[in-house]
Amino acid sequence: MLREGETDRLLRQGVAEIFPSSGLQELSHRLANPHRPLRVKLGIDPTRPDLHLGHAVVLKKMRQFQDAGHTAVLIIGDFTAQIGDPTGKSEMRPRLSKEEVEYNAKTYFDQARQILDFDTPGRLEVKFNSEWLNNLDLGVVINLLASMTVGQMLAKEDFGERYKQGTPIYLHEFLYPLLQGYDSVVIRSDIELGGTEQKFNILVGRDLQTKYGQPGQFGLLLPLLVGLDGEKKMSKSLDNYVGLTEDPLSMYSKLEKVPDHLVDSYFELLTDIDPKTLPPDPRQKQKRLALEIVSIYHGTDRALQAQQDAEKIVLQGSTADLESVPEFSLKDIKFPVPLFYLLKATGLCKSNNEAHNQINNGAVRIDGEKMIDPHHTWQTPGELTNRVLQVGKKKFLKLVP
RNA sequence: GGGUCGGUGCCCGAGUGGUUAAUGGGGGCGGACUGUAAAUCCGCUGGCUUACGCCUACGCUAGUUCGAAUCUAGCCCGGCCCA
Repeated sequence: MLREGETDRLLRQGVAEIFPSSGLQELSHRLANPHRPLRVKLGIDPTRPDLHLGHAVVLKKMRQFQDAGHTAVLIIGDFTAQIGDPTGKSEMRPRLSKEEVEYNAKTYFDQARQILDFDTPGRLEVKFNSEWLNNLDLGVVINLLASMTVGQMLAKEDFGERYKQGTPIYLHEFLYPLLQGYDSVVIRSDIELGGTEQKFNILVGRDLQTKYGQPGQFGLLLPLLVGLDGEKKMSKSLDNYVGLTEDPLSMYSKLEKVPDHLVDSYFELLTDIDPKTLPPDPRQKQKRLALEIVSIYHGTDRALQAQQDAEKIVLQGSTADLESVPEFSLKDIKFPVPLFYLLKATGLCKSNNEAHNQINNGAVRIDGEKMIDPHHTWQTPGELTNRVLQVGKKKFLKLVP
């Protein structure tokens, strides 16, 4: 049983929009006095195996609903992933194979476990939408298509833009919002969560439910987390993200430099810190943010360690005595090994050419000492063991046997 | 189905026979600087276990040429207009 303040927090904290606004009183009442737990839907597009902080925003909200005694219904869009959500895309998305989807879904769970409650009975339901979409009767498909007009579809910003610019829109892409909406019908969703870009799709679900004689779901939209570049939404393809499984040091180093204008929103969306307790100094704030978030995923001890190490690197330019540097085993490296090849083999550089360039640019260091010869060669692993290889200011590896 | 325009490196976009890994911009990466950053300046930005060498690249395939991203033919894909 929830108190008034708690439902308020559930529906407002870090929320961009909730609709329809007319039903809010009733929703609030149902949340606080459930004669049955509400079914809170979150669709997951298993197109990418790695989750990042952007996903955490929605998952965190979902967790709040779970903690309030409601049921999280996770829909793995294994069928819809094969169409590809056109939302936010200026072109068609690649279609995924079954194997890729399954693999992605599995890794998704492993990561979502850090945030969602997987253990309390009744708090989580997982569904794959291929279960009902795979053999959908053509009659149903036609009914779905008949529920919307081309004009309505083109009113959706993404489609409209593409149409205007003359980039191709394929007919099957129109099906995506309808199928996502149909998921809401099948699972009898009460509330659907999503980023603000999901508004259209969630509204379609609401409409469809009404057409199928169900009460229409509420939509609860969460702000898109802006990525580290400070402009675009956090996403893996833009490489402006912090992964949920990243090691503490790289997590910390990324977060301690989120652009000043984003720091407050990161606090609001990703932590439970009261903004009033934050230090006024912008640099201190960044550090606090980094520390907090790393603590959530790695625990306070490792977060503090990462902070210390990051200070050493930034202030002293030193990589000596670091604790939290990721390790790389030399056992698969063939000796003798020249520097440029070592960089590629460790993955610090993507190619030999990149390695050459980085060395020539003065970006490569070993134990803090600048290396200027790409062909500098080591004869045995022993010469490199326990030394720290560094490219630029962000990428480090400790070489171990 | 017909007409027409077009498909160049991460993106945009020059280049219409010959120093061609392909001008320029964006983005990215790195260096200097700084509150880490941002702004600014500078450098890099196809690949190769070893690089004044080799390989792969301008939708695909086959040709013409000493030589093609650039010419020809066929094919594939897209935009727009007409049906």
